[in-house]
Amino acid sequence: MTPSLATASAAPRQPSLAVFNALPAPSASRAASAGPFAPWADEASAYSRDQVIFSEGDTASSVRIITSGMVRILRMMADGRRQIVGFLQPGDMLGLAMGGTYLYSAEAVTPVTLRRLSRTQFDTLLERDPELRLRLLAATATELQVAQEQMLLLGRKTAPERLASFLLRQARRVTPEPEDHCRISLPMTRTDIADFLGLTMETVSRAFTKLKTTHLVRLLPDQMVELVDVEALIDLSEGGGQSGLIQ
Amino acid sequence: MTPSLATASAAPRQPSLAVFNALPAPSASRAASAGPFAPWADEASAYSRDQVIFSEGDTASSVRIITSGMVRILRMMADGRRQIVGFLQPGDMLGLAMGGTYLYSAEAVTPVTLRRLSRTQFDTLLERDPELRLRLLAATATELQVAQEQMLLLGRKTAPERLASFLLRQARRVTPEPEDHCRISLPMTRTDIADFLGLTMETVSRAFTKLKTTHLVRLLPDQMVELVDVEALIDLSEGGGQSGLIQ
DNA sequence: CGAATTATTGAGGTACGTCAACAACTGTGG
DNA sequence: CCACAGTTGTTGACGTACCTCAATAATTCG
Repeated sequence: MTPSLATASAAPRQPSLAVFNALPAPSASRAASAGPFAPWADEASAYSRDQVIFSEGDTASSVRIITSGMVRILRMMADGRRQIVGFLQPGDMLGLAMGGTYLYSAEAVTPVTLRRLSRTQFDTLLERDPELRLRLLAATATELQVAQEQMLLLGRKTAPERLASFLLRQARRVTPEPEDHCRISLPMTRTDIADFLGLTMETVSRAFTKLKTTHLVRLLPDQMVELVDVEALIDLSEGGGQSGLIQ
Repeated sequence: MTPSLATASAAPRQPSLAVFNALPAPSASRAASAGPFAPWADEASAYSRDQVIFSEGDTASSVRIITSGMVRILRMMADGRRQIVGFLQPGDMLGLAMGGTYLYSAEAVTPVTLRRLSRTQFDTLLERDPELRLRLLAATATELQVAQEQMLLLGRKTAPERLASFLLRQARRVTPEPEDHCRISLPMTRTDIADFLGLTMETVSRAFTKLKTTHLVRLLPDQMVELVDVEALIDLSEGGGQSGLIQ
């Protein structure tokens, strides 16, 4: 295999926005700070639900990897309008690739633990390990694809199409090709989903109702959702919603 | 200076979406295929207005650098809905960082010339030059920031806010801090702008009228636009549109 | 200069937003 | 285990920003 970026993009779909799986997660490595591949801090930082991890404008002093829980990264406008640009999960990296200050905020959606790496350590690592640069480049390039997909969603899709796309996206983070009746967990609130999809909470709720009444999904207890008909969801997410059934 | 990505993001703003300025452009280098830094093909490919450079689904066989003209890259839905994810200009790279096939199409907005580099040559280059990996990583990371900015625009901004953001973005590709009465050229059509901003042509036109009547811009012949009041445009683009003037 | 394309403007429709009431959770203490 | 308060989610009624369709005006280009 060549180092081609093709490798990266052909890899697992939708690794997650603004995130990088390229550095080895500490969970896998044995001796925490011994080998060259275990640079992460031993101690995990813990955050509770809705706690701010960092804010837009803070000086970016370290890179973080999520070891448990879910994080949202978001941009805000002065008047409070909020756009969530990604939901991050265990294994995802956070806080990389920005200037001296963060350009977005990160908050815990659920209780979160993460490990840190100082920016200087990270830079040293990058300097020493050209292979790492390649893996990060591949991961970032894949992120960019995901971001473009999200632009299509935000610019051109209807509310039900956005929700279907979102559910599939979440499902594919677990299984690349989700099956009928597969179940996914949505630990974020309707408001979070709305701010990710460029909608309001109410519209998200109505879109859920629509998917329920057309038997594409079922809402289960404990923030679980069952994708009843994956193919229909895919059709819907790609705009095949009403075609053939007009009149 | 360390190789930190901080360097990259602090650099010139808005280099352009899905694009990379990290490889040396052939225009600068002397001996076209002699030195290690002139890997681009000698002969330029030329495309006329609206000509397709490659399409979603084509096998990605080469990387390209634009030497003149403007390119749009876009994603389409089955029913024809179109989202432009970026406008590319001379110096921008194109066709990098995707799987075996392109995930978006590229078309000439104006007559375009570009030079190519086969994927295998590019891979070789990447393999040999770890420094290049770093520059590409930095460029891609910056692209990701721009993409997140665009998500905020598409998810949360009003039509006039989107247009103001777009005009500023284009201006900043020439001058990081544009001055009052600066002029920018908009070679793309209203439809292109609409498909970039997630609007319709008519709404873009009405937003232009609004900016004209409030004396934020002036439309000049030859697709030129004068940014009359940059600060007001910035305010508007950030959502400061109506505040303080209510009632 | 004239045909074709592109942009503007108007009138009316609609998907989504807003505001508000209510219902269903979630978690805690009795 | 249940009561209950606080939160989160759903549903309804209504408003509005943007879309659609259509006519006209301004460009562009042969």
